[in-house]
Amino acid sequence: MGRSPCCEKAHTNKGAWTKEEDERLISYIRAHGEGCWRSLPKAAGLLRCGKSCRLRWINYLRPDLKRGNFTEEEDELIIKLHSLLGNKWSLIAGRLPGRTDNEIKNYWNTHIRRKLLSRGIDPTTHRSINDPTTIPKVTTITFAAAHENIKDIDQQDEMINIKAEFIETSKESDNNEIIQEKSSSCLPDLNLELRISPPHHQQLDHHRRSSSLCFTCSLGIQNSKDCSCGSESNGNGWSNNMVSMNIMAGYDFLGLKTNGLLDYRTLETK
DNA sequence: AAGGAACCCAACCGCTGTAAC
DNA sequence: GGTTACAGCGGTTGGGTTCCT
Repeated sequence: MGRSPCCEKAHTNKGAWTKEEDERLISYIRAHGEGCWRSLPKAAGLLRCGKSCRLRWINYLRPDLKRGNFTEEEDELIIKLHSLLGNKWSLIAGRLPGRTDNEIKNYWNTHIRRKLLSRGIDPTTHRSINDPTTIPKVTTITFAAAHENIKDIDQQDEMINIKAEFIETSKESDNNEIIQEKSSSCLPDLNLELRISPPHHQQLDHHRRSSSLCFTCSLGIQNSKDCSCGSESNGNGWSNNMVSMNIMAGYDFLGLKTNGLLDYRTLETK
């Protein structure tokens, strides 16, 4: 059998939190810290499910939350990160200290969408609405987690070198030009489509061993059972590290999952 | 001043990956 | 290995507030 239920759903409150409930939750977390949300409601004397407590704390009660209006700089950062990451609100929130994913999501839907539409930009694709066929210009940004000149193969295996190509629209609306001018010195416009290519040294390495990449390998899933480019799975001459690194870089980047090795909070455009 | 429309945002819902049993 | 709950996430909703006519 599985675990026991986290709470008795019949005896939990729903809807808006009262001041008293907030105070109970705050004082409990101050005393015991954030921990097991499952047992927290009972321990804190709250008739709420753990999920509801977690949400209330993270989105509203946490002391490090920055309340108040978003600044123009935050707006632009959100737009750029959204063009990079899509609706990965938690990742975007990670780049904005004191802001929650929920807050950013709400702000995007209520303010920024309209702002972009008024600039003639599709908020989903970050392309011009009037001329979606605009031929993009490509800006290449490289993320390297370690020094490029590492010679040792083991060290190379620990290196993440993800190259992302950002498509920059070649035409802008009048409004957009202002923003463009403002940010172009340090940031390329990220009205962008994201493309991924496998880490450079791995690609070369792989090509040394097989003449061409199959579809799964081109996605960075080299140890997939669907790999059809002739190399035996993990008997293809790749070190285990090499294979797992490639998965990490390919899958995690596409899936936008982070681990200690690839932290999008350090993601900087050049 | 009234009431309907539009806006805002906290909270809920449902899904996914992971871990416990 | 299968089942179930947890934790976390993104999408959606609904009630309160503000704006407009």
